Amino acid sequence: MSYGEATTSAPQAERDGRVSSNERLSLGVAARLSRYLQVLTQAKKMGKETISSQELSDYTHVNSTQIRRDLSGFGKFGKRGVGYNVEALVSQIRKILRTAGQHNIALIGAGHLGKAIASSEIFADHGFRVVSIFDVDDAKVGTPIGNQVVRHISDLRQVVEDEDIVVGVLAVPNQAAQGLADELVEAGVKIIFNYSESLLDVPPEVTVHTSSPAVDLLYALYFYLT
Amino acid sequence: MSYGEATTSAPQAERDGRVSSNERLSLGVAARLSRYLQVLTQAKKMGKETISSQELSDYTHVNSTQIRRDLSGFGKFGKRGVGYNVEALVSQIRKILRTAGQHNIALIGAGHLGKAIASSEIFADHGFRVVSIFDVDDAKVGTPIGNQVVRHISDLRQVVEDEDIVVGVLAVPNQAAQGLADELVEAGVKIIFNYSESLLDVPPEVTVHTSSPAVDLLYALYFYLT
DNA sequence: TAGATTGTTAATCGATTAACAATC
DNA sequence: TAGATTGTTAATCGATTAACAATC
Repeated sequence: MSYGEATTSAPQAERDGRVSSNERLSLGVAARLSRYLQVLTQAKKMGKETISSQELSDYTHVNSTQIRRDLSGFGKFGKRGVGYNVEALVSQIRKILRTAGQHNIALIGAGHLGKAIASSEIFADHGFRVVSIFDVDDAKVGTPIGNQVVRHISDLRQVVEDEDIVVGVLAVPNQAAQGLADELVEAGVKIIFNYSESLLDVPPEVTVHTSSPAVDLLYALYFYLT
Repeated sequence: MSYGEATTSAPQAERDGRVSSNERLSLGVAARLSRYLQVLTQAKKMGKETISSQELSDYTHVNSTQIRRDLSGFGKFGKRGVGYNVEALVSQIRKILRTAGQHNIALIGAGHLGKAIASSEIFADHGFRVVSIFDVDDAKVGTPIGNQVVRHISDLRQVVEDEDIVVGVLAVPNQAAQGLADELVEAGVKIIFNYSESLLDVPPEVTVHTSSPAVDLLYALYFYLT
């Protein structure tokens, strides 16, 4: 069989650059599926049973054709004239993203932001469980936040190991961020979500995502002003 | 002159789909420039004088060729063998995004999250000034946060008008979000930054940006797991 | 049936990347 | 000079969009 024939007989999804079930998603597809999931999770909470690609588009700012295209690469999840079943689509996307399970995260920082994060459902709704909150301030250690008790940062390494933690969330002041990022890295965390503005230097095997509300605003403002 | 000639003689930037100084940026370019600006602002704070496209790439996860391409569409800002002057590039990008000025924002919610936002420099660093903090809780009204005093939500409309506020930041619980979004819309705000998880319904002339740390994590986790 | 919305095609546009001459 | 990094080209890949038949 020639390579030409092999290419021609590949499924449409693959010829288009989309993935088969055992291939890695492209960056763009994975990012968009995650956003659909967020909206769907919230829609489910609000008791919505079905949702159309147009509604998903309104909430995610992703073109509705693009949404249908993204989803149809993995199966025919929708019903013509009706839309997508919210609950079914949530579990389909969770499967595709292979994040159907529960993931443990460590939260660093027991200040206002740390408290806000620990008591919100932002992470819990997506299967992320804050298993422990850490701070360097001895005065805060031992105080309760949500259903946790603040622990000293020196316990970090042990907890990361015991609880199989891959994700660390940094909710600390700028000056403390790099030092605590270093501790997270040493403890074995692979993904850091950075709520500070500091530019964090980490080894290549660790990924940093920085929260940047101001970036979104700058960008929104540009389109408002022009 | 034929249309063909007109097209051929257009500057490279325009033929490529990039903009001339009086045209609107594409969505992608505006979003990326905003991210460069965030990193540059922080780099400037850290006393960095020059930065290479590779360094910018490391922090933004945008390909370095793409960064050079984005910037060269507006001028020759870099110095070969050296990189870009941080301070000069900041002001260039601010000019391009037309957000060189100061913008007033209203913050809704004086809970943990509201306090965290008001006392951080996340917004201030990018020219956004929190001119007023609002809450519905009479017990919180009058208490100081940062250099502000919490006001009752009933003052919102007046403040938005007086201070020429275009952006509202919602730092409130899910259940309260839609109601307060309605108040922001009625008061005349055009851009809402939503820290709650609620799906907000707003008129078409208003833009909602929802904070979604969990989306970023889901996405990062996918690439870690595969 | 009539209306709505999916799934899919095809065409176009923008993003990505490697490569490298120019030049600091 | 030697090394580094920009600015730019050209080729490829993925995203976007309009359009519409299929079908619920």
